[in-house]
Amino acid sequence: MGAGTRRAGGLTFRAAVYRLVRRVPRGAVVTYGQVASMLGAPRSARAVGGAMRRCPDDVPWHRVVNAAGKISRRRHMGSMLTQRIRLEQEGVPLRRGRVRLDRCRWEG
DNA sequence: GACTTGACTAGAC
DNA sequence: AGTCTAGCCAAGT
Repeated sequence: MGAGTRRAGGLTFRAAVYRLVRRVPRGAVVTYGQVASMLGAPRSARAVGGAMRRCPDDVPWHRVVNAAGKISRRRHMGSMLTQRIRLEQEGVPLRRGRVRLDRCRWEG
């Protein structure tokens, strides 16, 4: 399937996304578009979301939010709640359901 | 290999 | 502040 899609690095885009997100430290967050840009594909933010949709358990997916600092909508509402709880447990301040990207963004 | 899907985003009202 | 739209592109069928 499309899983065979490869890039120069020899990794699927998804694998590259997981590898990068695993480096995001506790208490920090990144945006989908930011991850895409850091991987050299600034217009693949949506693909990053697609990768996060099915990710290994060792990937801190809760540290990825959208460009507005909000938790993106998805099929299973439960994971949205889990994401908010995990972020709060890590000390990420949420103001009116939003993360302050100017304070918590991980620049890599 | 074509068609669809979506945890996106920037811009326009 | 919010809502809508078009463009985006990897992954899934």
